Amino acid sequence: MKTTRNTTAKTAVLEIFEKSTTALSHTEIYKELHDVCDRVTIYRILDRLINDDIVHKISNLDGTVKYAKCNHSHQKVHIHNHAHFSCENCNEITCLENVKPSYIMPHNYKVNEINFTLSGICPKCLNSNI
Amino acid sequence: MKTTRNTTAKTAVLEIFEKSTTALSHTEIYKELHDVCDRVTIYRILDRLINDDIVHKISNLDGTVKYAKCNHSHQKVHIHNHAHFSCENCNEITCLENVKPSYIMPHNYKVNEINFTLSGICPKCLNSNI
DNA sequence: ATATATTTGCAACAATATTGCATTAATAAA
DNA sequence: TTTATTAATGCAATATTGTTGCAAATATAT
Ligand SMILES: [Mn+2]
Ligand SMILES: [Mn+2]
Ligand SMILES: [Zn+2]
Ligand SMILES: [Zn+2]
Repeated sequence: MKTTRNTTAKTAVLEIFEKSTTALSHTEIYKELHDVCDRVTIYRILDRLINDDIVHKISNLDGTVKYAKCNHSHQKVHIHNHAHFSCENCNEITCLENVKPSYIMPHNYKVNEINFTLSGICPKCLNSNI
Repeated sequence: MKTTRNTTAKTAVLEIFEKSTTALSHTEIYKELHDVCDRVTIYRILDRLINDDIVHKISNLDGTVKYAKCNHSHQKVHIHNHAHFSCENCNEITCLENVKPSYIMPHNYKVNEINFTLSGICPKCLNSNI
């Protein structure tokens, strides 16, 4: 099997996720790491982290794609069934690990993954708007 | 106020949505309309239709963005609270107008819109795989 | 220290989306 | 119907995001 290695760039990416309370885009990550490694390297690191179930990908209504570190510990079956919140004001995306939608599907669909993103105004922006 | 006009291109785009049972990407729409108008025009028409609550945008985890005509009639408050299904096999995206997730949000979030996309295998692909 | 396979940088490419500006065309007013 | 107004369009240029091939660098096991 193909083993995954711990490199300087990968460690740096993980540290950035650790520090951040919100999901990050490739561009945002690269801004912090343009001295450490190439653009392409970050794409490849993110791919690996997703493959290893360490990071998950979130796509926003406006088409932007962000990444966040998984906070839930690794269960046997790793599913990202929690919601994300996307603030229309500050554009930050936050994992809502405790918000899990319930729903009833029609027959004959095989669901592998769900992507549940709510958008609106986040608490931070609501407060500063008083 | 800025009024919106009915043009040949806009009518053509709407007709394509009318015919289609699935959501369509900009590229798919342009393939049918490359004799009618420019690429850019289609982007602008889609923007207007979204603004007028006639079309809604669906962005997929793989980065693809699709559009679908709203089938629910215009209520006072127009919310796209239905789910979408994205087939991993044929890549078609279908509106599931009857699937509406229920969920409990933490306080202090103002939710304006939701994006609930499930991915997996659609009925058509499940059947042809027997 | 050496071997091996993963990871990286770089450059090139591809796909998707946006912008400015002159021209065209839809709609309202005369 | 003709004219005036302004939204909509075409086109070319530019921006943004993501992918690929390949040689060189580096992490890990032996
Ligand atoms: Mn997760
Ligand atoms: Mn709708
Ligand atoms: Zn905010
Ligand atoms: Zn399918």
